[in-house]
Amino acid sequence: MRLDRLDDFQRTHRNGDLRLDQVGQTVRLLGWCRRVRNLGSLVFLDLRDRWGVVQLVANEETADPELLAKLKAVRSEFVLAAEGVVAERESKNPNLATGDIEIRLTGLRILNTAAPLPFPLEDEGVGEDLRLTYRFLDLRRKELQRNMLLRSEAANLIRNHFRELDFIEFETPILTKSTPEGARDYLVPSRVHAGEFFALPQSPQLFKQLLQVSGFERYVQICRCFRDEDLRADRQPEFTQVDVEMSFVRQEDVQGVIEPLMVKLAKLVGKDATAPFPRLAFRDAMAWYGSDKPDLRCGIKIQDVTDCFAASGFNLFRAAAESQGQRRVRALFFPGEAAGSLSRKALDAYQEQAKQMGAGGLPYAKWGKDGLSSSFKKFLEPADEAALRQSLNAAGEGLAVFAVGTDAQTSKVLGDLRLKLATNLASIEKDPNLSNLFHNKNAYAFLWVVDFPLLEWSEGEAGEPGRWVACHHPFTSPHPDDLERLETDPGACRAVAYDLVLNGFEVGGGSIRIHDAETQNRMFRAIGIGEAEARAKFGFLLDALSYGAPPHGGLALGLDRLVMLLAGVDNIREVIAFPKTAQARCLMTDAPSPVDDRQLRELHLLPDAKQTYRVGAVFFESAEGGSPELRGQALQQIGQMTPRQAQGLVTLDAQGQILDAQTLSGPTFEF
RNA sequence: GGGGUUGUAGCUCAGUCGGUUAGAGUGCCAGCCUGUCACGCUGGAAGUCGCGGGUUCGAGCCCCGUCAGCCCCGCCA
Repeated sequence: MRLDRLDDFQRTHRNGDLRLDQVGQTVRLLGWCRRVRNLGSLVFLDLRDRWGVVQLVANEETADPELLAKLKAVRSEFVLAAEGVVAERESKNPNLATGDIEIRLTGLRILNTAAPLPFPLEDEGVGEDLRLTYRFLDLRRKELQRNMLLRSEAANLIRNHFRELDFIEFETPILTKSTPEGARDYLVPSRVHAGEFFALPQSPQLFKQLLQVSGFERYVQICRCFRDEDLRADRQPEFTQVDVEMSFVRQEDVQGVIEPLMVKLAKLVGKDATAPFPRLAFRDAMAWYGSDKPDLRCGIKIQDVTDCFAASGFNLFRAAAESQGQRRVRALFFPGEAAGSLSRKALDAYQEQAKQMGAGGLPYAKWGKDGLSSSFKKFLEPADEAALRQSLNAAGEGLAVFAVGTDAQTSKVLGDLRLKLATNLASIEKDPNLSNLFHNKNAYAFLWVVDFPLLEWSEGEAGEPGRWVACHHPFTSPHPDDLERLETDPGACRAVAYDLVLNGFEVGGGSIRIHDAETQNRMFRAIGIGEAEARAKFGFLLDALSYGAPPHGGLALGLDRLVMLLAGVDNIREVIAFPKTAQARCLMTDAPSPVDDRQLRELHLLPDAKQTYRVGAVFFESAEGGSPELRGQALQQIGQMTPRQAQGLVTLDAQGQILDAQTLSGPTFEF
């Protein structure tokens, strides 16, 4: 098809802005054809741009025949420039913002054609692999346009917020140093320095601390971070952080800067959040919710019922009661008719879920219309049942599920079931008060989880001995009251670290940092990093801390997760323009992909024992400085080849054997 | 590394107990149509049943392997 030129055509209006006010005006519009409705001698076309859709129309009686023919040739997603007069419609469309008017065409330019799309833009439920392969088309869809706009708005709001508070925006290196601890690094081989590597930053942690030493006092950066770990619905290998650091601050000061920002962000999507947010100690979060990122939209708490089974005939539970606190019996109780009448099949499904979380099974006690039904009913004497109900504060109908084991085990099982049962029961429970208790749909439940442990014991892999590792990172300040425990009882030492949690997602985390070299050295020692290693890996940090480092701290917000929650979607890919699959692949560009051996050799990733000779018309010469000896051997071998074979790149190993000969085009020659 | 799940027309899916020529809706193409807006009507084209192997007289369906998407566990300071 012959295409028209844009030339000096300029739009006079955005398509979505046209109203009855513009009736009679001649307008020029640009955009994509959403759909043509060809009624024969009357043709309608919906023209879409970023701001909306408007209907174009032409008919046989009034329009130029050439124009009408051109209009009929248009297909979906053709790119058009249209000129016409705004007119009130004969039949209006109340579902469309511009539905009262239409554009009577006086001119039409087809700026580009479009092949039929591999998937419809207006359908839900297109396979995600297909969407990712044609992401540039996927991004034409209304939902993604909305999400990208929201992301842009959020980023702007964030920048303005920090600017108003006198923060300075920095850029820190993407090519940086690999550090031990933490996530696996993405590595970038250095061509200039054989065998050496840059790492992509897991976060700009050390740089932002160093900028405090430099005296900037308030740092902010919206930056990309990279972690080579396995993916989840809310995790990508590269993701964006709002990175913040401040000097002369306590935990409360950092939180005081972040809370009003969160309130503003919530407002952006019409949600109310009130600062200050609740603070919850890590220990309580684990005890009540079985999670260090509790979803407070659910009001159900985990309860300890170990004591109820001290004399029980149920051996599993009694054993825990006799374990002197090593193992406990913990439970969730969901009140109400819906919970009390959950089917056996539903309970089996929850049991499977519990097993996946490491539980042996899922003991339950259900009080429904027909009274008690329980997986351990035969061990539950009426008196025990009453005591259990009292302990659970369980009146009326309802369901209790139990987990037995160490706190870590039961927290994991019950923390998971708490949310699964809550969302399910909230949708089937008829009592709105209970439903709301299970899952308050409208809430934006922010909270700070504080007083994290500083260190945790890590079992060594593959024969390595276990050791203490930093929960947050090795630069986190120990709680001042716990400083002595760093050597004596590392596991009991708290950190001045805090996570910001929204609706069960960790959207941010930070800490007050160690700002003196001595404490930093003690910390390194506690996690088994010797003085020499600390010097080699973090020498610059220790230096910096010895030249007048101010007390400082900060946090990082996960922008992708935050926008995901603001957008109300359940997947981080929906708010990232070009995301990767769960296998860390880009279906659109097909990255990562293999590279030439030559590129690998340049980066010293293939052994250099090979040498490449470029064979010319007159003689061959070494491109990378081979030895005269090899040259002689190569010449001898090349002499035995056909002229065709002898042309091009010849790769020799250290013994002068020809490993590979690529033919290049060029004049033939003979030896 | 492990578990679960999905893969059939461009797209979304159905396909019975293993049995004739693998279907529907939609999209696409062609014709008709002056008030459509998910336009309508008529007709047509369109398939590597993800891929490879096996069992069988016969496989979309059963078995083994493999690839890819999604979810979860481990992992993610």
